[in-house]
Amino acid sequence: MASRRSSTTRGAGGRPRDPHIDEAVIAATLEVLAETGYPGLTLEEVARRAGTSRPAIYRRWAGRARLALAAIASRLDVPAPPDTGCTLCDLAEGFNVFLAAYRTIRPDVLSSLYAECAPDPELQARYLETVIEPSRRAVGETLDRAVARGDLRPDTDREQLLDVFGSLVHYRALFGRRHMSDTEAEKVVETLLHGVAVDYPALLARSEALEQAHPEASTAHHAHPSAS
Amino acid sequence: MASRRSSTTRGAGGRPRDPHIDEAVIAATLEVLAETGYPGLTLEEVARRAGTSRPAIYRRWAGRARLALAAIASRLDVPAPPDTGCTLCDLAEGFNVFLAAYRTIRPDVLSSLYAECAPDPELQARYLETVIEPSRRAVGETLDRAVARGDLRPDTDREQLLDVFGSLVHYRALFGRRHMSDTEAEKVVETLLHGVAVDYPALLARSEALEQAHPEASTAHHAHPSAS
Amino acid sequence: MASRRSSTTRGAGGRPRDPHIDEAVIAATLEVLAETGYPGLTLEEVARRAGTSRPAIYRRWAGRARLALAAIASRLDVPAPPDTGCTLCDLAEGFNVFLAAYRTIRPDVLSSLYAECAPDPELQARYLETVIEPSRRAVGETLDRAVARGDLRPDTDREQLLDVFGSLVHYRALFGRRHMSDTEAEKVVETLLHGVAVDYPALLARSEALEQAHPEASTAHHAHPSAS
Amino acid sequence: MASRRSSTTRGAGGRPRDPHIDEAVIAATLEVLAETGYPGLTLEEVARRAGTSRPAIYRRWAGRARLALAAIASRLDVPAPPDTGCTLCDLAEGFNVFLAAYRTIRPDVLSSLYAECAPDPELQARYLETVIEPSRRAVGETLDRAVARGDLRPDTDREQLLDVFGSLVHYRALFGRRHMSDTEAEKVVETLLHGVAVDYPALLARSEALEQAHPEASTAHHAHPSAS
DNA sequence: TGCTAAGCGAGACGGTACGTCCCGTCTTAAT
DNA sequence: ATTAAGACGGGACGTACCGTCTCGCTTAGCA
Repeated sequence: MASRRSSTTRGAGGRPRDPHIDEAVIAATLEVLAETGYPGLTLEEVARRAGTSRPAIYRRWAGRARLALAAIASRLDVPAPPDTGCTLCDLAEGFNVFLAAYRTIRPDVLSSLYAECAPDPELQARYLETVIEPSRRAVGETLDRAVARGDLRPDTDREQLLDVFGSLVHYRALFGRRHMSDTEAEKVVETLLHGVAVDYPALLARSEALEQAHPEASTAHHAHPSAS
Repeated sequence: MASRRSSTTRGAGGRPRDPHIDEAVIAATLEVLAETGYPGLTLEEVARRAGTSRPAIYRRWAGRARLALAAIASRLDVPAPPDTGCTLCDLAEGFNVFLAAYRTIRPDVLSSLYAECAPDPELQARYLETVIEPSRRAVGETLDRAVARGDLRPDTDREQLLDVFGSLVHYRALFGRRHMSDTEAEKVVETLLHGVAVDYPALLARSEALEQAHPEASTAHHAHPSAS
Repeated sequence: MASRRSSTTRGAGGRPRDPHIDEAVIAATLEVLAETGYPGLTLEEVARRAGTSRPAIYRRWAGRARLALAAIASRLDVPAPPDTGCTLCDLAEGFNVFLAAYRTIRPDVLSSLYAECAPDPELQARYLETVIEPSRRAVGETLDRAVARGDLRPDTDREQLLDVFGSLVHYRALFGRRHMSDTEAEKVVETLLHGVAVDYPALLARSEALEQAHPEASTAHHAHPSAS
Repeated sequence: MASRRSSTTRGAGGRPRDPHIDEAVIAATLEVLAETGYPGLTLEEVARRAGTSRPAIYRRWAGRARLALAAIASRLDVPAPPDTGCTLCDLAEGFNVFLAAYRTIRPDVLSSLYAECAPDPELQARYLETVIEPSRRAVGETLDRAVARGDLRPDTDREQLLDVFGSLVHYRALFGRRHMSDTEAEKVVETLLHGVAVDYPALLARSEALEQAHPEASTAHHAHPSAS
């Protein structure tokens, strides 16, 4: 993640930055994040460990969140899209792609960090681009290939599926309920590919019949009457 | 949410607590949360608005997170499980059940709050019980009914499906990518019920064939289910 | 010099101050003043040496100047008015009374401190009361006694004389031109008592004659014409 | 006040200095001094107002104090020695000579500035030469003329008297106790010329008698002059 | 009914970290 | 060669808030 100056101005006049400080600060940041998590990430402490001062950090990153993002970005590498020809395997592997970030960085750090990024649109975008988009792009390619190969239906909602991948991994990493194992990944993939309905067309027909009987019920925020 | 003393000590001798303070603090907390989000939730500010002092708050709730949880709990009401007999509609409605919390409380507040709760198991449990479990229970009932009705396959993984519900809603509310509309909810439900594969058995067969040919090439630690 | 709280409120509720901190801060202040002078008096450094924090100092004294004044006041003791019956000796000794402050505290410290106090009337008053007034009062008594004794003329301008004492000591201590020795003190006293005119009445008469000739010259800010 | 380079180096090769900056900086300095006093004299602010940069100032003056001295010197003009033939009037006017500096420049500025100059001998000398010496020289001439004229005793201590003038003006300007009016100046002059003793020889005699009776009782280190 | 002690309310404390101002210096580009 | 100007690294500032301690008062339960 680029520092403030080099991303806004081309290397104009003025004393150049000491690159050792950049490195030391990023390293100190990762260290503190690993030890004490995001709430313990104090610019004071980072400066102390990096052997520099708070203003030097502010000159590079406009606040705690951006510093953390920069540090994290420096450790996450762009994932390769799974591509074995086996759609089932590739999709299961897709979960691992999303999981990579949570294995590299403590999930609670990502969670806290995102919480701090959320209110600021620009920050939020930066977070997504750093932590989530690379995985989406990789697995997105995998999906495209599967569709092209004729394994998935052509009208498959790409983004929706990616959301399911991303959200599930995030959710489980976060709420720590169960960590996403390969076995579970495959079970989810099975569900997504196969569906859970015994007889989907019948369910669809029933739904449409109901809808015609009570057309007003199709509006948003509706509540279905308890009677059938 | 009960205050600390009334849940630990029986009302022994001494000056009784002023119940107006409890109310005023909860109200002030919700006010501040609504205005400035969780990072802006300062005990100082809450005390100021509630017309009381910080120690009075500490005496009731052991910290910011517990206070916020108490305040939030006082506003969330237990959702009723959707039950119209139409599985498709019920499940789509299930998303609204999960969404309710995010509509009542700012999503970024929930996110930040959880981030603060995560490190402490007891706090995390309290968060889950307050914010997530009620929805899971409600939609869980709906799922059970659908299985009992024969609409869903008997081996449907209940928790997995609830995770998809919960995580998707959380993810979208949080990352604000697209807000979860009823239409989208129905599309997701369709995917879950119907699956996205063109020919699932063929995919499964291919996967197994590949695995037997190159057992080492498959991802580590996974085992394909043998049943269709 | 009293700390802020104890001088404004009577010991109301709240946690009482740690008196060790008061002492440690005053001691550290004097230490720093002695080592590095007033410009080197950093609250940061004082806090460091006193083993406390900056806010703890601010809670006691509203800024660097007040802290320095308090520290200085704690070291200056009220001088006794010289009283030997020998007017000449007493007055010469009066210079030592004024000098005491400059011997206890580095003159440059006093000078810098006053420079910082000057713009704020309240601070200025506090400085005067702390550093200068005690000497004025003491030597004032000596003067009064000399007048009562009939040694000085009854219409002697008490404040004017004290100003000469105070200003000369201040001036010499400050500008370090010559340090005020006892010998010099006596020479000044001689001047003040005896005057430097060869024939004062004659000078006075001449002045009055001139004034009558050019009455407009007596106005303030006048410039005497070069012609006699 | 000459800038650094032109006084040390002869105009060697290289880019010539922009003389507008010199002027602009001096003007900005006086402006800031007038508005916010010496503590508010920030090189940052001066550079801002002068439309230049801090290094440009440092290149010309080695620090805040020298800059301020240069700016002040550019505004103070050399006073003419009072010379009307009327010793009383001339001496009273002498106070105005000393006062001129304090009327041109805010007294608190002079005080603060001197405080900053004091520790550095070279700087101190420069301050004295700029602010004080011109007045001393002027009034010194006046004194010499009065002695020559036979109005003052030949053994009058020239420097001592000048100190009284300078210190009193400084003291009153600074401590703002009473501003030095012409009337007061005349009263002081009267004191200096005439003395305040009722019978000086008697006082002197008494002092010497006491000293012979109790030589140890006299203050340490002083020696009474033997001459009258 | 009066006494005692438990517990409450509020204020203030000691301290951490914040974000900013300014200093004095270094570096590049221009003259 | 030296200037002008921008930016750097860093010291210190004054403040917000945290979590805790202390006080005086209120109240319930016991004598």
